[in-house]
Amino acid sequence: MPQPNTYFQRVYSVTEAIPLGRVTNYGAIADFLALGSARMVGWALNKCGHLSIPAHRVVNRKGELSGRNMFPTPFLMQEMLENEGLTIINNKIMDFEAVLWIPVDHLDPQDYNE
DNA sequence: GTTTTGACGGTCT
DNA sequence: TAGACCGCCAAAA
Repeated sequence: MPQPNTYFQRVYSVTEAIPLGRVTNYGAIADFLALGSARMVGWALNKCGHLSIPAHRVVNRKGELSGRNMFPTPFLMQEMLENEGLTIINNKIMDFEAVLWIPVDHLDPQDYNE
């Protein structure tokens, strides 16, 4: 696992580390990378929209698909999550707490922090 | 070089 | 309990 220097590279690494069928929120990633603000995570993912990282597994703290509007088609994000076994109703993840995956609780911050 | 906005979160009122 | 405000850092206009 390489050690990305830029903050968005760190966000990409953590996002790629999200297990299939699990989701995380911006605050968790921000706290994990000590970025200080969840907006940085969202902004970084916005820029990564053209990459192949599972950005659809990152949602806001409410479990809502905030970034669905950013995808080519708003339904694509929901389709992808549903395809992973998640239940999405009204753009919200059902049992969000059950599928919530916090990087700090599974990964070591120092591994992603230089 | 300054201002506004952005896939958010936490705290205050 | 719900709504509003502020903070965080970076990029684009």
